[in-house]
Amino acid sequence: MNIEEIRQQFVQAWGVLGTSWGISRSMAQVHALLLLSKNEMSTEEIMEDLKLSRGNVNMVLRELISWNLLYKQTKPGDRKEYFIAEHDIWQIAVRIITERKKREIMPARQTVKVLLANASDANDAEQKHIKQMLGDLNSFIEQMDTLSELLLKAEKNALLKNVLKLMS
Amino acid sequence: MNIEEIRQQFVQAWGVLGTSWGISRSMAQVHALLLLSKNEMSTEEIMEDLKLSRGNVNMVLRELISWNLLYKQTKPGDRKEYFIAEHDIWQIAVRIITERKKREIMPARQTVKVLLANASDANDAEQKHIKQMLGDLNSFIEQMDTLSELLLKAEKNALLKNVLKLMS
DNA sequence: ATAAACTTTCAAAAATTCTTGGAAGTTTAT
DNA sequence: ATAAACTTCCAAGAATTTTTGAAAGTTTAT
Repeated sequence: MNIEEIRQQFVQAWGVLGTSWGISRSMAQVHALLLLSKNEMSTEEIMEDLKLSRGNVNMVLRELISWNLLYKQTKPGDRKEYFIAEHDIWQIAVRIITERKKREIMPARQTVKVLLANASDANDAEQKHIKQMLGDLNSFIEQMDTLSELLLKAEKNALLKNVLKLMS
Repeated sequence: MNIEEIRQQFVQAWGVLGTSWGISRSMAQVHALLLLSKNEMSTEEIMEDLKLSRGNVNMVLRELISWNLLYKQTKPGDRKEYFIAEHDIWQIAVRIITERKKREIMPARQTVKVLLANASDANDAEQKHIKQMLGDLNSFIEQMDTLSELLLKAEKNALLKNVLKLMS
């Protein structure tokens, strides 16, 4: 395969995969396209390359920027906005994890915490079981939160090396 | 709040949260209901409690079983099937991670691996960049895979304690 | 062999999410 | 102040996913 075929297949495949990760096909495609592009691209170029509407591309670019996966750039004498991807894989991972934590973990954490705090005294086995499960869930979520904080602060290369050492 | 209110709120809230985790509202509700239930429940009881159709409950129970989050049980002199949840939070986490890895990570890993293997020699800067990104992505995915293998094999309580020690 | 009890299937309907494209809004140059 | 270049918004339409419910299938008891 030549490099252009590789590029197109990656972009298409990433789009398909995206839908099983809870992000839209076009968001995954736009991200893939910019990841593989060494240089910044304009909305026009992205629309053209992926055959997507202006509105869609605009929306998706803003969302990727809010995830810190993309940066805006301008060029002197050109009033268009250009977009360039964060290319450091470790940074990409950190930002995706941060975002998913914010959207997927924290609301669950909050829900469990509140319900646990409101659970009045209860005595029969079924009631004790419910309080037990909420308690277990709560401490599990808190542990995972602590863990994720630590991992996100870890140095790029230190993580795997250390864990390997630890567990081998 | 009394315990019944807690139970209902947890089940409803978990259903809502589920939709932001890529699982259907009813799957999350059924799982939440059985998590909080000390004892096994029949399809009928679940339908009744959650006001869901028989077909939906049946489908969702089978999927939860395929994730190893639920077990089937039978009772002597009763031909219905009953369902009981895995109640160990660590086990639940292990099984969800295993399933998501299978569905979300492995296909991406395969895609990148194949494209990287097929990338013919290329010389200009843009082409080199594409090969570099695919290579980076590939090694990152492999490292995360190694890491997840290790974590999934870790003992329930060893993990956090060790990581804390490591990083403090 | 039949009927009752229970489970599974699946096509259609409902709900949700994604995409489009035109209109409105903004900024910059003259 | 106006026009041109560009960005953002948003309501309608398209696509996808989820849910329903009735029919078909299976198992067990007699």
